[in-house]
Amino acid sequence: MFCFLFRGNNQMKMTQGRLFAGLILHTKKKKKSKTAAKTTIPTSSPTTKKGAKEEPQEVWKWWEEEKAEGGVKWTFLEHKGPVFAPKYEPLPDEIKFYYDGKVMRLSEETEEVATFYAKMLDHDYTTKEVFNNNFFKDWRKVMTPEEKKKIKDLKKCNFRDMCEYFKQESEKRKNRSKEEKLKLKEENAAKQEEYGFCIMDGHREKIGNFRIEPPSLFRGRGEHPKQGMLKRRVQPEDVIINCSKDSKIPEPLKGHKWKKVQHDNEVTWLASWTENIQGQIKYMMLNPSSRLKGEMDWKKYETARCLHKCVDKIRANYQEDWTSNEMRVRQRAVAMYLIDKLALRAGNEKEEGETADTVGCCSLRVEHISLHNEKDGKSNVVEFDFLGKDCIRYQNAVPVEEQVFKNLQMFMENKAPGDDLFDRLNTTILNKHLQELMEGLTAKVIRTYNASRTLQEQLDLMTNDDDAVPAKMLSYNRANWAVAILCNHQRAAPKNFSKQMENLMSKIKDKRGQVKEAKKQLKEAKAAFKSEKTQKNKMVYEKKKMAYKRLEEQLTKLEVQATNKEENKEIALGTSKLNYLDPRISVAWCKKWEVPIEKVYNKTQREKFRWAIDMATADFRF
DNA sequence: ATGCAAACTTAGGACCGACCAC
DNA sequence: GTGGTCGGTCCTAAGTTTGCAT
Repeated sequence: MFCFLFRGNNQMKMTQGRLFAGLILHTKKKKKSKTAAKTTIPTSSPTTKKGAKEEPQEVWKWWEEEKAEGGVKWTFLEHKGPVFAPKYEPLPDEIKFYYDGKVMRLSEETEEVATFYAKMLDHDYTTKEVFNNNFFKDWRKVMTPEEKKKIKDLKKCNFRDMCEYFKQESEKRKNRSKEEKLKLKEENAAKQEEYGFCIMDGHREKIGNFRIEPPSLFRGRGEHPKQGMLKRRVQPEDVIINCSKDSKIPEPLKGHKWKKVQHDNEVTWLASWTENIQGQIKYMMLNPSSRLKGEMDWKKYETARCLHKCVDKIRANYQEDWTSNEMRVRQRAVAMYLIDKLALRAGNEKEEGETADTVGCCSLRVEHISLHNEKDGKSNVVEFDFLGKDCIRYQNAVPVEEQVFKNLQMFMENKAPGDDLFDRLNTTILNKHLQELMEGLTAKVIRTYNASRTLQEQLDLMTNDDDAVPAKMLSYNRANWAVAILCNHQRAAPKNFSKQMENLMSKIKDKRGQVKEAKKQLKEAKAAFKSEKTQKNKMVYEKKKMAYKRLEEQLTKLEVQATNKEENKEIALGTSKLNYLDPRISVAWCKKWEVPIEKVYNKTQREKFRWAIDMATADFRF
């Protein structure tokens, strides 16, 4: 039996009506009705300064209702369809394109595609040969025969004028008057209001992406063989609409038709179209704050929690398989170990030449690891160096159990660097096996499980009762950091990082000086008060004490900031926070240690994790 | 098994506007 | 006001998983 039960968890049932630092839940009554469990949560908080009062909203507590059966995702769905990219506006006449040094007037379509390139002129992409070749090839496809005849060499094309024009335009946009900005903002809000929401099962829910991707040049990551290709404009004729039969069907643009209108309530998407670069389907779906997404997120973490109950058995199981007579079983067992220990992704096969060359566990090649009997005083060290998702480099040297080491040696025997390490394994085989060990178990669940476990363990380990909130937050961020390291969530170091760091350090130096001075003054005031116990001396002493304390707090804050900054230079904490860490762990931590939830989650994150914020008590354990 | 389509999650970078120091 | 920084949002690419056809 699948161990996940939406209604069966005590931890979750005991939650309502509790007070929580910074967030008061005005729950009327425990309601378990199938209809509406609504309540008002004033989301304003002591930390929201500048009087940015947030409107108290009606909150639908979908997590207190019964979940629909089977594959049915909704019973009623109405929306207005996607918003299409605005149509192309030709450049003003004075903005010229030059070919081979001479002005050349381009047809509208040719000009449009040229502007895509011009807009990227200062980007690294346009220095890449693959990008340029792909662009030029696709650009020529939209040219008129005459243009095609003339424009034969990208190097002879001069887009500078166009590029400068766009820079000017963006500058203009920035310098618009207050009124203009406000007007634009309102127009945007109106569009969001009209197209950005749908009605699903009686509730107005926010859509995640209601705008269709505009035409552009494809920006693949890393050495993508298709970078620079033209991503064509999507028309209503490309779009499938998914909604209720009995809903008001969205209107296509005037003079256009939808590709199809369907009413499939076993999927979550509202509209879809096929993109022309990779032939993949793109979807318009709901925002993470929606019931549909929230329910699935909740379920994801419940599956991961299920794993905790059988993880020991599973680990013992794969360790035993390290010595199996069957090669495929050994490979499977070693792969499971790597996924478990290093939180590697499953690693599907990819079609060569269609995408960048990246790998995950099952698709590792011999060239991606090297074995060291001895390294840095440790034995049986495996050194990994490969490009993972989004071409993020994974570099790690880890000591492993001797049997794993021996197995890896064996898997590499008589193989070329470009050969698969696990030649008898793929993600389908692996996931099939995992499914047999626990219902709902896949490689991804193991990553989620270890990420969330790590957060909980690190929080247990690092949080000090007597710390003030900022120090507690440092502990939290470090726990979060440990997860980001585990999952290899990297980011490009912010530009000017070293300069910013220097500035911060000099600020700290100044502050240290101030603290020292304040301490000296405090000492003097104390001595003065001791020798002469006048009211005035007492006042001065108290004042100095306060000043000293304040400065010291400021110094600590700066130092914490510096530590955080340095540690997070190339580490992204957001990805794990949003996708891997059971929010109830964080909520429970906040409640237990009286840290306002706003310190951990910003407004958007609080909307996404509303279910967890409402549900988890201080004693929640993952 | 193997290939492929579909649907959904996960991911980093671009972009934008609020805020801050000068 | 100006210019820089920062956090948040937007954007869409790139993964995983499952189910179906061959």
